[in-house]
Amino acid sequence: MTLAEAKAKFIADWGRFGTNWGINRTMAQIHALLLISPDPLSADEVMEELSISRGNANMNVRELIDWGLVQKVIRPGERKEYFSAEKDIWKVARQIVKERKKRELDLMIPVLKELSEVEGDKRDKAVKTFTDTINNIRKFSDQADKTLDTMIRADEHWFLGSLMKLFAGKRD
Amino acid sequence: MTLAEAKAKFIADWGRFGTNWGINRTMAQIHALLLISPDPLSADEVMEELSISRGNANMNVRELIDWGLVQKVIRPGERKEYFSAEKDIWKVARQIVKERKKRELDLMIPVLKELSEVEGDKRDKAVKTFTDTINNIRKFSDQADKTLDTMIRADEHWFLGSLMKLFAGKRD
DNA sequence: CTGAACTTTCAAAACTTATTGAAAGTTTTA
DNA sequence: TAAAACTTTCAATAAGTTTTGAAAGTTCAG
Repeated sequence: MTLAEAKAKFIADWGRFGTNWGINRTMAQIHALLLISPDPLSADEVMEELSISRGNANMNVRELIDWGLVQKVIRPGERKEYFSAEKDIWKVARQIVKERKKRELDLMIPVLKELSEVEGDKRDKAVKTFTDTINNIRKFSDQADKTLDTMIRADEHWFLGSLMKLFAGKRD
Repeated sequence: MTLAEAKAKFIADWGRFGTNWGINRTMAQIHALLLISPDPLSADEVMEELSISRGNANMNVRELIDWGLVQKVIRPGERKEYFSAEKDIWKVARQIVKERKKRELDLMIPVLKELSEVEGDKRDKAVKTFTDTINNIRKFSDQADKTLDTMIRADEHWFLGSLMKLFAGKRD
């Protein structure tokens, strides 16, 4: 496979993969393109490489910046803005976990608390099943909250090293 | 909040939450409904509670069964099929991880291997950046693959207990 | 200032995905 | 075996999401 073919395949696959995770195809493709670019790219270069419109490029680059995955690069003496992606995948993964936690889990936890305070007689089977389920989800969420916070703070070597050592003795 | 209000809110929120994760709203709502039902529900009850069509109910219940989150329950002496959801959230989470891994990571790993075999001169900056990025992703994916396999096999108590103990000394 | 170079916005159009409901299929009962 | 009870399918349609591109906005050199 030539570099050009490999690039095209990586961009297409990363884009398809992204859609499974609620990220839009173009956003994932721009991310892929920037991941494999040795140098920062301008909006025009992104448009050209992916055959997308200016508005689309702008919107999705902005969203990648919001997610903390891409940065603007200003080159001295140039008007144009350039964009470059964080290349260390461990940092990328941590950043994604951090943002999703903020946008999802952190919003869900107070909702679960509210739901757990439903009124009604615990001897009523419907009430009991409801509160048991919500409390089960709450316990899980609180645990996930703590675990993810720790992961977000961890550095790669420590995290993978410890986890692997931990798991090593537990295989069946 | 009354039970009826709480149920409605939980179903709506779980549904909204699901769409963030590439699960369709109806599927997540049916899952929510079954999670909080003390007894298995029939297709008609699901249709009625969520105001959805028969086809929609059937399709999404089937998908929940495919994901291993819901089971058919046959009651002696009754024609109708009933459906009930696994209520233990740790099992639900493990099942989801297992299925997503199968549908996503397991498909991605061979693609990354193929991409890492791109031809070209390593002294070419474009080639080097490409292969470095792909190899970085491969290393991460291989690690994730192993970690997830172990998690899938782990039982709740062991996993959370060990992980928490591990993390306990590492807070800042 | 002014105008060129560039970025951002947003309404309309294209595309994608989910839902309906009636018809077809299957199983059970009598 | 026939009809009732139930489940599944799928083409049409509705709903939701993404993309376009032209217009508006911003910045900066001269």
